Formats: sequence, C-alpha cells, structure tokens
Amino acid sequence: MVKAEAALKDADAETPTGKHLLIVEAATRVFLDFGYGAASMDAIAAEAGVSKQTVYSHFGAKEALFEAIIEDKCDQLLAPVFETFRPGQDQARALNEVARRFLSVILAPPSTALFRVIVAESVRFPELANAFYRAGPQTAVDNLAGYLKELNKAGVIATNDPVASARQFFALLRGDLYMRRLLDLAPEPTAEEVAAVAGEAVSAFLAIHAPD
Amino acid sequence: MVKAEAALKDADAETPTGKHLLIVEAATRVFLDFGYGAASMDAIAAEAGVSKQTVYSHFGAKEALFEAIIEDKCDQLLAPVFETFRPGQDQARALNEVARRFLSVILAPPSTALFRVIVAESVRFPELANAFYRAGPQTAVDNLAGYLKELNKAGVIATNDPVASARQFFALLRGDLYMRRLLDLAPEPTAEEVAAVAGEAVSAFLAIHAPD
DNA sequence: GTAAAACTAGACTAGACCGTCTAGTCCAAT
DNA sequence: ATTGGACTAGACGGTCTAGTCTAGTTTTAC
Repeated sequence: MVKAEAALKDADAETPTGKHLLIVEAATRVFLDFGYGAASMDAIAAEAGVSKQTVYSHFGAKEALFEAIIEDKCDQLLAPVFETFRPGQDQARALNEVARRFLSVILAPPSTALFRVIVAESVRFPELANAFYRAGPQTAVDNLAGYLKELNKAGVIATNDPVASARQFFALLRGDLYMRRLLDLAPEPTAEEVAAVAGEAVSAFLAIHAPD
Repeated sequence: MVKAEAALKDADAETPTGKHLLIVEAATRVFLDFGYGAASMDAIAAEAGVSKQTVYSHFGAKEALFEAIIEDKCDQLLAPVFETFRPGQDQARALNEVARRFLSVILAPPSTALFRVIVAESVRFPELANAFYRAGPQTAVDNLAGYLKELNKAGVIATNDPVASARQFFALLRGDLYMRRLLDLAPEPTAEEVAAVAGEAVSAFLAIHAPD
C-alpha cells in the first residue's frame, strides 16, 4: 500500500504533523499585519510555534513564503464572491446580491490588509500583482459580464459591451467608503451600511443601462 | 536692516544654499520609489548629494522627514485638479474637463507612487492617511459638489445629494485602468485613453442624473 | 527496535540600517 | 582676523534581519 506517500513528499502539501499549515497561517497573519519588509522570519516562526529552521525547510526563503501566502490568500478571499451565484430570482435582486457580497468581501479586514500589501509590493513582486488582478478584479468582471450578457439578451438591461459594463458596476461599488477603508480611516461597515452602498450602486447601474 | 534673518532661522524654509530643498526633493524620490521601510537615510543623503548629518540637522528623524515629504506632496499633487476651473462654458464639457484633469493626475506615476506608499503605511501613520484623504478625495468631492449644486439648480442635472453624486462621479473614474495602474500592471495612459475613460464616465454620470 | 526523517532551540555570520559623533572645511559677518 | 554656523566624510554603536549551522530530541516507517 502506497498510503499517503505522494502527498507527504509533495512540498506544497501539509506534513503529517500539519506544520506546513501552521506556518502558512502564521505567515499570513504576520505578512498582512506588518507588510513584507516589517515582517520578520523570527516573528513568523514564533507565531507558528515552530523553529525557524522548520520554516526554511518548508519554504526556502522569505520571498518564496510571501509569494505562496499571497497567492493562496488571493484565491481564498475572492472565491466566495460568485460561488453559489444563482441568478434565478428577480434580476434586480440578483445584482443587489452580487453587490452586497462583493462589498462585504473587499471591505473586510483581510481584504484591505491583502490589498495594501500587494499594492505596496506591486513593483517588487509584479507576478503577485498580476496574480491578484486575475484572481480578483478580472475574475469578478468575467463572471458578472457573463451574467450581464444574459440580462442584455433578456432585455432587462441594455449594454453592447458587457465587460465594460461589469467594470463600471464594480467601479461604482469601490466608492468613498472603500477609499476610507483602504486608508484605515473607517471601521468595517455593518451589513446595513453595505446594503445601502450596494443599493445606490445598483440603481445607478440600472439607470445607466436602462433599455430603450 | 533685518535682511532675510527670519527666513533663514525658520527650520521649514530653505537654507541660503538651498540644501533644504535638495533634501526634500531627494527624499521624495527615494520614499516614493522604495517605500518607507526600504528607503534608507544614507540613500536619501547620497541622492541629495549631501552628508547624512545635514539631513538630520534639517529633519530630526526619518519619521519627521517622511511626514514632511508626504504632506508636501499631497498638497502639491492634488492642487492642480481644480485650479483655474471655470465652469463658464457648456456644462457637459466642463464635467469632461474635470474628469480628464482628475484622471491625468491620479494615473500619473507620482500619484500612484504616493498612493501606494500612503496606503501601505496608513496603519503606522494614521495622520498621514487622514491628511491625504483631506487634501485629495475630500477636496475634490467638495469642489465638485459645489459645482453640481449649481447644475442641479440650473436644471442641467438632477441630484438631491450633491456630495454623494460627486463621490459617485469620482468612483466612476477610478475604474479598471486605475486599478491596473495601482498594481503597476499598465503604463501611464495617453491623453486619448484618458479622454476615452473620462467620456464614458461622464455620459454614465449624466445618464444617472438625467432631469425628470 | 531501529533507522531515517522531521523538528527544536539557539548560536552564529554577514550585513543593513538609524542615529550619533568626530574631525576638519568653508564662508559670511563682525 | 576671528568667531560661529553650516557643512562634509566617514567611523561607530547598537539593533535588527535573513539565512546557516549544530547538537540534541521527537516522530514516523517498517
């Protein structure tokens, strides 16, 4: 029996004792809290409750650890925006649902922390910025554009460029509150505040793309 | 005769030989290029062609230098958006002019570099983030809101919350291109590209706020 | 039971950085 | 001429960091 031999040998998978996962979680916390430069490998090892050598056994260097953490977090954070998206009901309600879900994600502390770090290091780590853009904004736009195309065909909205319309939709959502969240000037909003911003953006979007 | 005695004694003014200005300019370049953490005082002194002690004579510490530089740059960069704004002509053209000017500023390398640094350090330097928000987004919104109020009165557009409308206007401008500029994934756009984005945003804004 | 692999704790190297200090130069004003 | 302030070049102390290494311990596989 081969057991979990392949998985154990895989450098990207957890070790039997789960140290790999511990390191990933600790590194995520430290990198997102302090940024790349101010995060020390000693702090990450201590946070993980693991010796520094173990960190270096799993990830060869600080840069590699950072890239692994960030790429991981991109996929993990942006995934729930469109999962279980069933545009079966009323179309205006569906758009509202997407808007609220998107806002809840991008205004939450993990997202703002991630975005701050990626923007700060986008020049030093171009592939990371690219990975974020693809996993985040681009995926969101692509998914919404597909839905908008259907709405257009159904005559609910009018657009001759669903991708541009989707980008506009998300731009409307990244308004003043988002800016203040990025600058750490506003606390995480309540569900009601999120709903209010989402509602305004959706009605503006529908006004722009009214048929006829 | 007192000559320029007062000016010379003023710690914030240039010294007779202009070293102060040299340091400010060098520090701006280094901080915006490398970020707060990665910018070294030795590098700034070398870039200014000045000894390190001179830097410390003019600005007591790295933090003080950073704060002085950033606050300076905020006012300096965001000022030209609304200067010589004469909404005398055709209203749609005036909005277009504001949009193009705003985009040209926020998409240019100095602005993206400044924004990256401020966002990255917003937790460590909250007053700086606040100063940026007031000098940038808030000033822009306030100015535009005043103009929108007039347009509303004149019946050109319809809005019952000029401030919210102004925020929406700028949100429409900070679209996909802005995101890609922040992430350093797109080069500085040409005047034509800027005009295209501005035009789309303005017509969307007018569609949202059409009278009747 | 044993051997290999993973892990720990911490010392260690090599170097970067902040901020201070020293020794000496230059120059304007008295 | 000399005094005082601004400046320079560079050494320096103390701290911090990435990454390596060693020696000993625990875990796992068979």
